[in-house]
This record gives sequence, C-alpha cells and structure tokens, in this order.
Amino acid sequence: MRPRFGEWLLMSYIKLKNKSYKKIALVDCNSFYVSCERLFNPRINNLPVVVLSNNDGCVISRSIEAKKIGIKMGEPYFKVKQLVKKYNVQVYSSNYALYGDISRRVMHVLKNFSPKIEMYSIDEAFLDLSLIKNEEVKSFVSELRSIILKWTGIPVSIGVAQTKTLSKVANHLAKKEKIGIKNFIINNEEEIDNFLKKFPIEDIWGVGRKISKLYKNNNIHTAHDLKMASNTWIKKNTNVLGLKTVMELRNISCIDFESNSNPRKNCCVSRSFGKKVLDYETLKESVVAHCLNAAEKIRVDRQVVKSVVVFIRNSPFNKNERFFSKSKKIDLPIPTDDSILLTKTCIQSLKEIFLKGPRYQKAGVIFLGLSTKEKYDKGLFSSGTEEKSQNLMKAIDKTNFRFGRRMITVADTGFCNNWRMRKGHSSKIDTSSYDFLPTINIR
DNA sequence: TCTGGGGTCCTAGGACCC
DNA sequence: TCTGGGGTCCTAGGACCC
Repeated sequence: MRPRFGEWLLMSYIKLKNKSYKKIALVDCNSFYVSCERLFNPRINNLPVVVLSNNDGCVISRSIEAKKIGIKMGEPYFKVKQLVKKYNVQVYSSNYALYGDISRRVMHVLKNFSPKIEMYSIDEAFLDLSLIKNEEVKSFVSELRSIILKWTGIPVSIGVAQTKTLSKVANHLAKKEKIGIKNFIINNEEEIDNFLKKFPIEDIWGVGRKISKLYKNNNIHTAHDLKMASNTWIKKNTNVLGLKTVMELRNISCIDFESNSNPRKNCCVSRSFGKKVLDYETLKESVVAHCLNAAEKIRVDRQVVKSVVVFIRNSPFNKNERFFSKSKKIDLPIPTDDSILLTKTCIQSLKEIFLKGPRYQKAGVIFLGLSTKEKYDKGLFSSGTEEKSQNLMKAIDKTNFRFGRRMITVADTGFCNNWRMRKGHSSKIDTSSYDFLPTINIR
C-alpha cells in the first residue's frame, strides 16, 4: 500500500519535527498486587495467587501460576471459585494502602535512573533513556531491573523503543515471549515489523474492544496491518487518538511525556455495596461517606470544586430487574472544599433522584471542575465565612490524620455502615489508615 | 447469591449569539 | 409559502487506560 502524496507530506513533516532520536523505556511491575502480597507473605511465592477488586468482585491481579490454570483478568470471583478450590489458589482482597506504599518505593528508585520519568499508573512508568548510548541500553535495563528487585522486592519487566506505543509493545514481548529475560529492546525498523506482524491488534495500547472489532471487520488483524493502513481511512473511521497510535507504530513519536504535577480535573469516589440497599437512609449514609472522602482528597491537593454529581444505580447484570441508573448534577454558587457544604449539596442531589423500588448496588459522588485554591478568585456573593470553614476543615483533617479515619465526621454518615463492602480475604497488612488510592497523579 | 474504581480525552449535538 | 451561516460554548455519553 503506497501512501498518497498528502499523507507522505504529513509524515515527512512529523518526521522532521521528530528528528531527535528518542529512547523510551516502559517499566511495568509484574503481577503487581500479587507481588506486594508476596512481599509480606513469602509462603505463597510459588503458589497460584489472585487479588480481588473492591467488594471481592473481580480478579484484578494474577500470579503466573494463576494465569496458567486459566484464571482470566477481570473475571468475576464467583465464576472462578471452582478453580480456586481445585488448585488451592491463594485469594486476597485488595489493599490499596499497601500497594500505594510499595508503588511509591518503586517510583523513588526509578527517579534515580532517569532525569525524565512519567508515573503512568500505580505499577507502570515511562522513562526517558535518550541519554544512554545505544550499546549500553541492554546492560542499563538489566541493572535497573535487578536494583528494583533488590531494593523493593518487586520484579519488573522493561520494554524499550523509540515511541511510547512501541515501548508498550516491547514490554508485552518482554512479559510474554521471553520468559526469564524480562526486558526487551526494539532497535531497527526491520525488527519492528517482524514483531508487529505477530502482534494482535487488541493488545496494542490505545486500541480497545470497540475499535479492535472495527479493525478486524476491515481486515486489520495485527499491529503491522494497522501500521500499513491509510491515514485517511483511520481518520475517517476513528479519531485523532487512532491516528496517533498508527504514527507511533511507524516509529514516529506523537505521544509526549506528561508531567505528573498536573492537577487532577475531576475526583470520583464510589463503591459497590456489600449487600443490596433498598432504603433512603442507608443510601444517604454511603453518599455522605463518599462525599467526605472526596472532600478530604481534594483538600490534600489544595483544590476546590465547581459542581457536584451524585449517582445511584442497581446492578446492570441482574436479568430479573430493570436497570436503573440516575444522577444529578448541582453547580455550586462558589467553588468550595468545605465538607459540610458539599455534604448538604450531595444530600440535596440524592433527594431529587431517589426512587423507592430498585435494589441499589452502587452509589457515588463526582466532583467536577476542580481548580487550585490559589487560582480561585472569591465570588462577588461570597458569604465571608470562608475563614471559619477553612479552620474547621483543617482541624478535622488533622484530627483524622492523627487518630484514624472517620474519627471526626458528619452525623449523616451514620454509625451502622450497613452498606460497606465485603473484604473477606484481607491480608490485614496496614501501612496507613487511608483506604483510597495514593495521591501520585495517575490516570 | 455473588460482576471494581478512578481517571482522561474526544465527539456529536444542542443552545445561543451576531 | 418562503425560514442563513458561522462561530463558540457546554454537556452527555462513549471509548480508552490501569
């Protein structure tokens, strides 16, 4: 397939902009949550192990042994219970405080190895290795892997290439095909094509379920097929992100490093219930608790909220009940971080959407339009009570930090906590009293 | 019986304005 | 009966990621 003149011109232009040669490493912790649990419990080192999502819902991390016996990623726990029993699989409820802690340690080590690092998720980071000489890359990543293992106890895989998307491909190959080596460096164009011809379309970073179906219907089955597709077709049938992925497969870097200091734009706290909830009071207690958690999170980052969404829903999987999902957004007159004001707003939203009947399975609170406190200019109609509110919030946060979560709270959260999730397999390793994800800026 | 949570970005379409 | 065109902004919903 020869590129048209217009496409050729576009590619030449991008190539020109990209003339500086890049080397990007993707460092990915192997079976991260399982590895964390193993750190504190070496007894399970060679056994099949899985970690479950909140509420013990789905499998979200598997050891190699668990993968081998056919336990799939994201599978509901109740569907694999038989396998678990048959093979004596070790099961753990997720402990995000622990994983966040270990993640910070790994990232800390990585920061010593590159001037430019992007923490992409709790267990992954991109590193700029452009300053390392080509012939030294291999020994560099080998050393990096062994140091991370030595200092943190976490095994990692490393993929290196010239674009982020290709470094993801390299990382996949490090994990899949070269068991025991765990690092993979993609060097030249010819080599890239050989790997891409065998690389399934659905495994490419940025190609999800929907788009991979579209590609397959149009005879694009491998990463190489996608690389050779025409820009016009991609642009017409997907969007700019689709085109960026294709460019990156062509070894043209389009996705830059992102700064981890970018402030969060939205903040969502939601949980499934341990058992179905029918009454307004329990629903309210959960919504208030989520609201307080979210408010605390944004105060840590010195942010204020512009609008608040509350949502409630029953289970989308239950065939005997019609799916019910409702949300209500309220814009605040003045952006705030005041727990009491936010709680009142959330309760008002909930009152408007609550309907008796559905067996509620989940509720949540989303704060939209976050901005930094310093940036925010006081509104014309501000009430003048901000200072009081600020002092109160500071006092609450300090007390809760010192004496444990929910020491001081709002009476509306209730004391029964009937809605709280199941955690039947907790390892009970407590590194902190906070049960939400760490505050490194992850996506 | 039992199916996670927290993000970002993009697009289409509506409202509104001149 | 005939009923513009172009721009901006906002929002809901979809797709993707780990």
